[in-house]
Order: sequence, then C-alpha cells, then structure tokens
Amino acid sequence: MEKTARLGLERVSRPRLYEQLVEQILAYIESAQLKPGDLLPAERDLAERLGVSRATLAQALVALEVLGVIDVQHGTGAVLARRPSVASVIKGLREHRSRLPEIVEARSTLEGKLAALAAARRTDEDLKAIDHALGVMAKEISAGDRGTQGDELFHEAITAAAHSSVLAQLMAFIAEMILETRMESLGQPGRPEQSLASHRRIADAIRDQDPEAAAEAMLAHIELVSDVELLR
Amino acid sequence: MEKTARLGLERVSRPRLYEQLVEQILAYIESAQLKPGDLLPAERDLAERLGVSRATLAQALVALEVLGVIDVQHGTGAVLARRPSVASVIKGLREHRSRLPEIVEARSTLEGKLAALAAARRTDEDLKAIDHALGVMAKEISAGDRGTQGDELFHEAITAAAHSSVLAQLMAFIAEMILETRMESLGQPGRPEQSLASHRRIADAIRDQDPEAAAEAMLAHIELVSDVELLR
DNA sequence: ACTGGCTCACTGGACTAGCCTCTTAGACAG
DNA sequence: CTGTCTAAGAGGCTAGTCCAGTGAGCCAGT
Repeated sequence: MEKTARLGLERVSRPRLYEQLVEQILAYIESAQLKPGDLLPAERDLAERLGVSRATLAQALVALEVLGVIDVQHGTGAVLARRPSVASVIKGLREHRSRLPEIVEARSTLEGKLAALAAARRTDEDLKAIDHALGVMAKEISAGDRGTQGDELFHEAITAAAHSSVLAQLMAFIAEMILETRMESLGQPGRPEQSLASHRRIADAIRDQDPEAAAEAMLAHIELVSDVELLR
Repeated sequence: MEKTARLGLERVSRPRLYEQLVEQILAYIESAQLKPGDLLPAERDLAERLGVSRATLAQALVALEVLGVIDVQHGTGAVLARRPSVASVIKGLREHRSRLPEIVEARSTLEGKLAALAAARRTDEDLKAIDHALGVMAKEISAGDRGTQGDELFHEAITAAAHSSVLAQLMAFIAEMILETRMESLGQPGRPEQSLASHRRIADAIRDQDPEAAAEAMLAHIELVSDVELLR
C-alpha cells in the first residue's frame, strides 16, 4: 500500500456525488450572477432540481462551507460568503491543476521567508532535525535512490524551525502540489546530488543564524529544483 | 466566547453537529496515535460510538476530506492522508485564533511578493481597479468613515493584479484573519489618512512598474498598519 | 502447487420519509 | 401605530433501506 503511494499512483477515480454537486453549484452561482449575501435556493428545491436527495446535497453544502464559499444559516438558508472570489479561485485551481510557474512562485515566496525565519529562530532541536534530514537524504542517494524522503523531511524541518504556524499552514496548503514537482525534479540524472549540496548550504546558513544567506540559499535551491519543469 | 467585532454583524454562533464531530474525530486521531495510512473505524461503528446518525457523520467526513485530513475510499474506509500535520495545525489555529504577530508575518510575506508581481504584471485594467479602490477609500474617509471597504478593495485589486492564482488562494486563506486586524487598525485616530497615503505610494510604484519599490512600500504599509496590535 | 473464478462479509454511497428546531413575515389584538 | 402570536418554510438530524465497491478465503481446474 505504501509502495503505491510512493510511486505516485493515485487510486483510480472514485466518483462522489457531492463533489459533482459542488462543481454544479459553483457553476450555478456564477451563471446566476449571485452576489455576496444572496441566498441559494432552498435545500428541498435545490435537491430536486439537481436530482439528488437532501442528505447528499447537505454533504455538498458542508463542503462548500468548509471551502468558505457559503454560510449555511438555520431557518434562513445558505448565504454566499462575503468573499465569493474564492469560488472562482477554487474553480480555476481545479481546472488546470498544475500551473507549475505559479506553484514555484508561491513556493519560493513562502520557503524563502521560512528559511530566513528558521535562521533567526532555530533551536538546537530544530538544527538536529535538519541535520537528520540531510543524513537521510545522503543515505538514500548513496543507496541509489532519489532521496525524495530526505528531501521532504528537510523542507518539513525548515518549516518547523521557522516557528510560524500560520506560514506552516500555508505551506501545508501547497505541499500537495509541490509533491508532484519534487518527484520529477529528483528524477533527473545528477540532480539528487546537486539538491543535497544546496540543502547543505541552506542548513549551514541556518546553523550560522544568518537569515539573509538562508533565504538566498533557499531561493537558489528552488530555482535549481524548478528549472526542470520549465523545459517541458 | 467573545463577540466577533465585525461591521457586518456576524450571526451568533450556530452550533452544528458535524463541526463538533470534526473536533472529536481530530481528537480521536491524536489520542489513538493514528498514523498516515491508518483506517478510521467504520462509519456504522463510529456513528454509534459518537451517538449520531450515519448521515451526520458522513457530513463530518466530507468536512475532514475537504480539509485534507482523510481520504474516504469506497469499500475500504476512511484512511488518514499522508500529511496529518494539517490536522494539528488546523486544530491549533482554531484554538487560539489570533496569533497576531504570525498573521502579520504571513501577510507581509505574501503581500510583499504580490505587490512586486503586480508592479511587474499589471494591466491597465488592473491599474484602474486599484485607482478605483483608492477613490472609494478617499470618499469613505472624507465622509468620516474608517475606509475599511476601500482598504479591502485595494488589497483585493493588488492581489488580482499579481495574476497568480496560487498566491491569491493563499491570501484568501488568511484573509479572514486579516479582516479582524483591519478594523482595529483603522479605528485608531488619524490612521485612515496615513493608510491611504501609503496605499498611494504602493499604487504609484505599481503604476511605474517598479517591483522593488512596490514591495518595499507594501512592507512599510503593513508595518504601519500592524503596529497597533503589538502595543496591546 | 499454482491459478483463476466465485462467494460473502465487510466497507462506504445514496435515498427516503419523517420529525425536530429556528427564523421570519404577516395577522391580529391592544 | 405597536407589540405579540402564529404558521409557513427554512435547515438539522435521525432511522431504515438498498446499492456498489473491496478483498479475503474457498475451491475447482490445470
């Protein structure tokens, strides 16, 4: 089971009705030109129009609520949240899921800051975790592996060392997208060694508590790691 | 529970069963030391243990799935996602909601980059939206208002002008937390005028397509706007 | 001994019908 | 005009039922 996950083989599509409903409702909101504060049709009505049961529709509404698109109020109805912008953003993201340049952009923004903060705030524990990740990656590479696990550990350790839960949450948000690029990058010949070397530079800057150098090294690292996809 | 001090009259807390269930399941995951790949108890079992119907539990599971905590597979069960880290992060965030310094940190990181990108990529339309926001804020202030609406519009226009949907999504993610700080900051005497002035500096840099100046102006602006909370 | 196919006991997916609480507008009494 | 009450309609939740995937184990055919 873990093997399949490592290889990136996503389980085949498991169709879920509520997911389709989310898409349809999003489309409806757009087509009906609904503004923040407007009400969605009543559940019984919507369910009938969409040809599903209320229970299933309720799941879709929960999903939309978690996504921040609507706010369901007992006795009143489902009102559009103040920021319907997220709706279009989410929709856009779902459509073309891998906008590599944009992901790299977001990643370097976040991780550059994270590296700088890590340099400023790291404890000895943090440093130990970073060095451990380095060791894991080195071992993986000398065993002929790509070092993806160590790579992941390293970036997680940096994130933890920055001691900023809000930024950490944002990283978690784009972590999945990054994962896809990570595998490809480390698949290039000679790339794992390069990557390890630039990891070492980042770690050194953090060890020396030099925020600027850490940010710079991280930016250089991400650039190195990211240029692969750009040629595709 | 504190009053959510928002202009737009937030409805009083409306308890929803599925929300409590999410919390309980999160707590269970932690207490049971479940690791990624592990299975949650079966729906029928869990529903009985939690004393709710399967339909309601299904809503909680949808919420957890949207949050990225689990992955529900037909015929197999609900498996914990690879990154359970988000679970603890989410939990932490929900608990002490206002980590102001961290929010400011994340905000300046994102908006600094966004401003630079906006300067590099803005179209004439984007510029028009930015100027419009400036106009709205000026009108609000001269009417004796705090200018929150214009302020919000301005930052949204900048985000749009950066043309980076991934970064935009990250901004949307922390937008709600920022909202709370915005009101407080603009409530300070003389603050709206200062804020408007620094908005103008940002807009000018973007008009001149000068990324560095834009980022710098944005950072200065956020610093100005944020120092209030730090003295509290 | 292996392979393939079958079964069956699980798992979640979805629907239905019904009753509850909450909200709100409008009727009605003062 | 004002305050109160009520009923319609909104969402919240439950219980019961059936459908559809999954996977372990059995058992025949090779």
